[in-house]
Amino acid sequence: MVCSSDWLATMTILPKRVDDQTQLSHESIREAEEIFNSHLKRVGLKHTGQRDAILRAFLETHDHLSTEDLHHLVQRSDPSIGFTTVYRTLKLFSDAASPARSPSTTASPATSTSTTGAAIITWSAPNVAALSSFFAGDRELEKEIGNKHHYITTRHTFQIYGVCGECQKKKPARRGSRL
Amino acid sequence: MVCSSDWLATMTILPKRVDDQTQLSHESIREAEEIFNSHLKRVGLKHTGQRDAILRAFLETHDHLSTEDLHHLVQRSDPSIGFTTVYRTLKLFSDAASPARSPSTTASPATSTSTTGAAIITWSAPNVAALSSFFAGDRELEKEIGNKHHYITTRHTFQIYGVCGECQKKKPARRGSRL
DNA sequence: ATTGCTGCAAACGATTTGCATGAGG
DNA sequence: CCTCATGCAAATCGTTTGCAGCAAT
Repeated sequence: MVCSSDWLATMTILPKRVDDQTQLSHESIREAEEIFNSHLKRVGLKHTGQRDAILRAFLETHDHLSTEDLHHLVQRSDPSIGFTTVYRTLKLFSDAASPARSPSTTASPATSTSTTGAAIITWSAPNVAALSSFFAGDRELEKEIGNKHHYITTRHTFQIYGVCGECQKKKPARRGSRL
Repeated sequence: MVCSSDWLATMTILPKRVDDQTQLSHESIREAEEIFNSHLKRVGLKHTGQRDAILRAFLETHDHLSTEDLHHLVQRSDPSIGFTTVYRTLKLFSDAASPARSPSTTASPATSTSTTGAAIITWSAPNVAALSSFFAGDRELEKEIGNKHHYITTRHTFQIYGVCGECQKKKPARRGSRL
């Protein structure tokens, strides 16, 4: 089983909304690839076929999936890709994800919470009111809790609030910033 | 590191509010012990000194703690208690936890969300508007994400919503129930 | 060419299980 | 007494790391 933290980190890379019922559009996927690739360039890493394949596979399902699932998925397009590479690439995704990359969504935490079917990380940044990012919560976890209590879980939310580096240098506990 | 799911499940056993700054009252602890013990009886398990000790230790901190931390804590009252027992007992806790056990809190999910410093599981039950239960989120997770982005994380929330067995037999997607 | 990437296998940490002994009902 | 609980050590799971060869810049 995959501990949430991996996915939390991973999913923040790009506007993958797990609660969207539809597949990501081609533009979205292209956009995501660009984000990732430019990140690679920025930090002097290489753009390889495997990384492409893994990113694609990752984007092309809106399902919550485990690392193992992703590995299976990836192997459909390239059976030679190993487990290790999937792990390493996922880590890269999470590196590529950064609060700096702020989508248009500037919803307040409160607003974000109201989306259905998925968990959301909301970051409070100095300029960007809220980076609403995207998290494929742990299906396992949800099911596990649900089954134990004979509940059908309908959705869950996960939010982490924090103060960014910039803000930390300023006054502690600013009243304005909605933390 | 402890995967969230363990704690999630575990913490639901009784009204342990991680966001409360104060210790649990003696009555609360007694209440919790009763819940646990009667669960043990119900399923034909035994009430042992170790289980008592672990439950106490578990209740007496409102800190988020790892299994390892709990083990240390437990060993203060009985150094002979082993790691394995802690693990097994935690699992028992989560078995004992059930939506049926509904505390007086009938806050709506929305209300629950506004508490500070902790994550909360909110269950929607047929009669009981919301079983607000209690989750010691993963400190590790929070820090991990925070560090990665040079954020100081201030708090996080985790909520799972679900439909209980009773409700499932009724109309699907009831408008009234605040899911 | 140089540097980083890959896959494999071995290492690792957290959790679980098998088993013989010990304690609770 | 009989059953379950315990502690230990060994097994297992998911993930990470070291390394030799391969691929991208």
